Amino acid sequence: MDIKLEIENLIKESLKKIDIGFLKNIEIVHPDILDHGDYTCNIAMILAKKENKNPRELAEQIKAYISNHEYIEKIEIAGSGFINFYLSKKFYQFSLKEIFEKKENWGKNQILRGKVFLAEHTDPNLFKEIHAGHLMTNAIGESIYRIAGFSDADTKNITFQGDVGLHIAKAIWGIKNIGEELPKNKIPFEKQKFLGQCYVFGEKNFSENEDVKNNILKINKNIYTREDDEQNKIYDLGCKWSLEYLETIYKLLGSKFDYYFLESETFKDGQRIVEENIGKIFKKSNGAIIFEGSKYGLHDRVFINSEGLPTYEAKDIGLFYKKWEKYNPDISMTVTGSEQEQYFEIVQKAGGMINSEWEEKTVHLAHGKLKLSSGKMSSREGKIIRAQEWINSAIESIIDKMKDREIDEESVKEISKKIAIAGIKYSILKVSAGKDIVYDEKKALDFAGNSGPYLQYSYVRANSILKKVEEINLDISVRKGNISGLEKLIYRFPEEIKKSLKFYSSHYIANYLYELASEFNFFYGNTKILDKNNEDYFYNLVLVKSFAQTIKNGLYLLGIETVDKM
RNA sequence: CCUUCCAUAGUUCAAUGGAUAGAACAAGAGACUUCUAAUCUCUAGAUCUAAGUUCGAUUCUUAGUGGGAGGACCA
Repeated sequence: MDIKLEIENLIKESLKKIDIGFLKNIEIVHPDILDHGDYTCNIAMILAKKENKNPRELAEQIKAYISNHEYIEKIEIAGSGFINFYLSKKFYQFSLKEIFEKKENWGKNQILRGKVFLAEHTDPNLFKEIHAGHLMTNAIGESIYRIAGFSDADTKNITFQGDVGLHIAKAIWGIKNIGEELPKNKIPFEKQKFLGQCYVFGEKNFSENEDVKNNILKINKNIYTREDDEQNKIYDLGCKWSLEYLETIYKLLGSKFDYYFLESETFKDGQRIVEENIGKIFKKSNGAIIFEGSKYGLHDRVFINSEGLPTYEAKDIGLFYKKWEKYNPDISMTVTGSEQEQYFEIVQKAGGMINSEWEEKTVHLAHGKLKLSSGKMSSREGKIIRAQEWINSAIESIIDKMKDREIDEESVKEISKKIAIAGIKYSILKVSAGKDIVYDEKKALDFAGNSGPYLQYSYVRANSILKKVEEINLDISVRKGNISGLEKLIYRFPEEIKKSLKFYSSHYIANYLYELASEFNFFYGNTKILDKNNEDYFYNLVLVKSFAQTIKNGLYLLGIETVDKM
């Protein structure tokens, strides 16, 4: 049952009865303040001028013709002509039962039923350490992926890994010339770290030394042609190490990919397609093949360089091709940093001229930069924040906080990982998509305040109550006491999911969960829930259970796990 | 120079064109014989500037100011 739709229909019927103009869109929203009712409608103010009437009078008239509904307790006219709807106790009783019964399905919708939804994110480069930006695209991409799944789409979680290109050549040159033995260490991170150092070494020399530069360009060519056996050995080993390491990171972050696209797999198709369209879409210029974005208000970009090698642009064209060949998506989402926004526009434009679907069905989500406000990792200008350091620092900090708990050491380790990831992901996702994130470790990991751990803690509190109860009887009557803010918020969960999907921004869910948790903690502080003499004893248990379920489902959509104790 | 994004309490963020612009942190005051006080309650504090659109603007348009990003062989 969709109460919003019911209200909309009541208003439409009323309008018909008074015989005023029918409106396509009747806006029904939640007022900012809970005291102003559960839903409000501004239609009287919109119609007033056209009908040449006073908005408040018109509102009264509309109200008079709205028929009774068992889920609406009263209707009031307020302000300059708002029609406010107050839901009945029966409605809240009904909504709690619904949540209780739907369990892990609570909040789902069918908006994307029958659609193939491709979520591409994280996109690491092999031979390089992954940094804060990758964590951001992961947090955002994984969350939207899960929301699309909740909306009944046929979802595919994918990532595009850079295994060919200049960055690899720099790293290989680095491995050969850094003057260090290959690490014998078995820990994936240590091996990856070594590769990362070699890359940095190569990158530095590339820009400083002309001979090295030429050498690296040659290595780059060999990567594509695989002519040099010795180089191939180093290359293959490095790829293996990188992929091993990335897998450990994905696991820690809670991402499972359906498919890993590799640049080595897309560049040939990309190059072929670009070359086939020379003269039509692309154009030769100074030995390179370019797309003249400047004709469309964008700027020109090189797709195949004068060495005859594909740039990232051509690889992305190849990726379009591969994605459609493999999945034929209805929506293909890609998450990257905002510095690639204009770049992506050009690739999308060029791609759209090859196959219009590539442009029309692609959604590009950009996220801002990560900035650190303070703490151990406080940012020096230009310093890259390594993902591993970021995560480790968070885990250590949580372990330190938990050291006085009566929880065994192994569990603390496991729990701390989940709390640390929650803190990091939540601080990324609570901000509306596309903006820079200022990360304050102390605030992000605080068990109080607007943080991921606070939500996890609220869940723990709710669960510790439920654990003390043997069975919860769902056969509840309407609440005898006053309806709490918790009930007034909890039924709105599905709306927040839809909003997050519509605007591709998980922050609606994040902020909603925070508000809900605050209402729960208020309720918790003012109610003796386990008091059997309470006239609403069973009702409250169902409410707590519903709350716990909502938090669990909501955190899942943010890519965050719940914990049993903390 | 061109393109593009952003501007809200001391700080970090909210607010499909709506009512008294909401939170968190920091500051001040208070609440534990209690289901985890790791919580809760109360107090003080903000829309960059100027025009325009309208019943009504933080939100839309234009101009300005300040900041970020991008602009051919990197990604």
